[in-house]
Amino acid sequence: MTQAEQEVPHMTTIREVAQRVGVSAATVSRVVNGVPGFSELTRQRVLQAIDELGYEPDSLARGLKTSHSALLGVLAPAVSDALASQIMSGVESEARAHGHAVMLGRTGSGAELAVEYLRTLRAYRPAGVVLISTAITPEMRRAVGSRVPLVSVAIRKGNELPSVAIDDELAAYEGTMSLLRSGHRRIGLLAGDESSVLVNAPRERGYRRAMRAVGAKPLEERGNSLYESAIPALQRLWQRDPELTAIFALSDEMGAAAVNEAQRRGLRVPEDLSVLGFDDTPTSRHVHPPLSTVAQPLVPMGESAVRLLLGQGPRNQVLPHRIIARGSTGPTPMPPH
Amino acid sequence: MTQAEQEVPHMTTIREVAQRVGVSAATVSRVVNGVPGFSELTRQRVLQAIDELGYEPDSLARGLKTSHSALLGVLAPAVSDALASQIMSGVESEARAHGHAVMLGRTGSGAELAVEYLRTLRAYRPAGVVLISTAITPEMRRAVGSRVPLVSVAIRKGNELPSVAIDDELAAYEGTMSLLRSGHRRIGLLAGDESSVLVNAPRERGYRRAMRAVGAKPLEERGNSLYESAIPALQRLWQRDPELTAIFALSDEMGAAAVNEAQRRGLRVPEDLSVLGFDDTPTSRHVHPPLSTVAQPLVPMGESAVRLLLGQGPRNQVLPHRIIARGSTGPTPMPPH
DNA sequence: TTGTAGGCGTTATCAT
DNA sequence: ATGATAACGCCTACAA
Repeated sequence: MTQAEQEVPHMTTIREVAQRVGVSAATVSRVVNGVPGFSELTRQRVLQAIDELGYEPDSLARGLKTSHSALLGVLAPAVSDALASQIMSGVESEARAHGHAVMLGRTGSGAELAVEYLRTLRAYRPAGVVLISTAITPEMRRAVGSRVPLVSVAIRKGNELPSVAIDDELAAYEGTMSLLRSGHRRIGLLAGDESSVLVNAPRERGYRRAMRAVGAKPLEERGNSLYESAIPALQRLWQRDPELTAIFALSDEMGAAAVNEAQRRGLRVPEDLSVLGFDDTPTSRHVHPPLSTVAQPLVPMGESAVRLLLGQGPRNQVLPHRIIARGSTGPTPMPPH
Repeated sequence: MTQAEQEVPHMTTIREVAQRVGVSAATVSRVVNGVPGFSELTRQRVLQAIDELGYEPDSLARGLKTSHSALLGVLAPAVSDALASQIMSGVESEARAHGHAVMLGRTGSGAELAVEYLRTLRAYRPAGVVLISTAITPEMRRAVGSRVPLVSVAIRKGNELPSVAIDDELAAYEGTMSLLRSGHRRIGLLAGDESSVLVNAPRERGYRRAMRAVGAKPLEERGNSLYESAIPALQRLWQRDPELTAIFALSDEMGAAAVNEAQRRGLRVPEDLSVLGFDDTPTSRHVHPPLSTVAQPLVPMGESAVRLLLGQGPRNQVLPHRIIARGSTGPTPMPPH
């Protein structure tokens, strides 16, 4: 408060730090970046000056010089998407741990906006971009430039593009199996939107494979993964088979809707109807009984994606899923004779 | 460490565009930024060259030169916070509409991390920062520098600092009143954490004022706004008054928990017990019956915050709340005689 | 160990 | 209407 004029809140530069210590800007830069070439005494004095002046390197200038910023992009179908939020949470913390900041974007349900966002992102020369529930297309690659690594999370298209996901087919197979093992045979599937086929198709295959394995008849209706969409789909399921003893919903929101709707109709869950969800989002805990679900390790997936972008992980990662039994599943009310 | 030698995909610069058209970089810059000083013919040729070369201005260089970027910071208590997600959604879309990108950060439940994030943000010379559910402190102001505007959303401390919020006291008063008008007198309050006093204290005052206005006795227990915290708090409420006919939860998560817990205990909602939530997050729709709630216009609040930062709105904004009657509230089972 | 100088891509000032 | 030129703050050879 002695020498600082109050007028224009000038940002401290590296040169001012240098001047104060009586060294050149280059030396300060070396200290700041840990590049060898300074004495211990210099280091201490520089650090002290930095502290006193509250100096912080200008990321814009640094990025311009080095032609890359410590920015990571994250694109989600919607900013408020519950599943994406969990993944973003992992991305954010891991990015932070590596000294990176996170830029937020939105792809829209059909990835319409992705290219636009990637172009904006490119202008900031980010270290990488995480695409949540979105497949990488050639247009996206082009939009962001070939220098910026991309990774898809919670979705996978072959092993060509970098991705972090679970084995959806296997997870759905095992989820179905867990219901079958409890004695259920009439298991209705609440599938997701055809537009998110990369996630839903494998899950549907897993369900069918399990059903066929025991000679049970698959029964499927399609929603769009959201809560509201489940009610009419459920209705259609019940119309086609009023004796269903279990519902396998390919999203927790649809699972939650199934639990609520069943109870509304006077069915007890799980005594009269078992419901199994998918994803393990917080929604699964917001119904009663809490939703049993096929869990994806969403937060770790976000973390892994960041490590992959930063070059510290394999190009394709299949993380382990697991079946979590909460209160919404139980033995079949009428075991087959 | 080892990196294959491959052709470096050079980013197109303003000079290359200029060269192609046969003008100077300055002229291209003028066209790009709409600064007067070029002929119509030049404009068209520049635009065409930009298109052909896929030129995009480097935001880092631009920011360095102008000393401000088209970046907006958003800090939420947690990245996956449901209420914050809704606000972020509004922030993101409005920012985008104004040509700004969004940087994401986390304050932690007690704003411990806020200063650290703000320091990082400052290095990118953002146009402003939105603080969700977080009050602005002098430390924060200092961390981000006096050039960068801050705004609190969904929280308000007097009228000193910029903010966008509802009138929490009035909203809670009216919420309580709506229950009273349905005949309820024994209304238990599920309050939030003391650490988020800026939000909770006014709401609690509103509840008490309404109760006193009709001579009813306030009855309060405290959770931490999250789902799980509501169950023990509810228990305490019932212990203190087993005849409660309504619960007013100061968050939707606690409200959802109350609906579920009541039903688990064999109470019908709303026939035996009415439950009113607060905030109008998606959680309110994930229980059955769907939760009646005191709604904050979360998305518009995010949008307003951005406009305020960009200098297009008053420094303090009180947005309208409203009471939404869904299925979880109804007349009291035993009207007073 | 330390300093000097050049330039990253852009905008703004001053000429022409 | 347009061009040359000088920064913005930083990093990094290259010198010393």
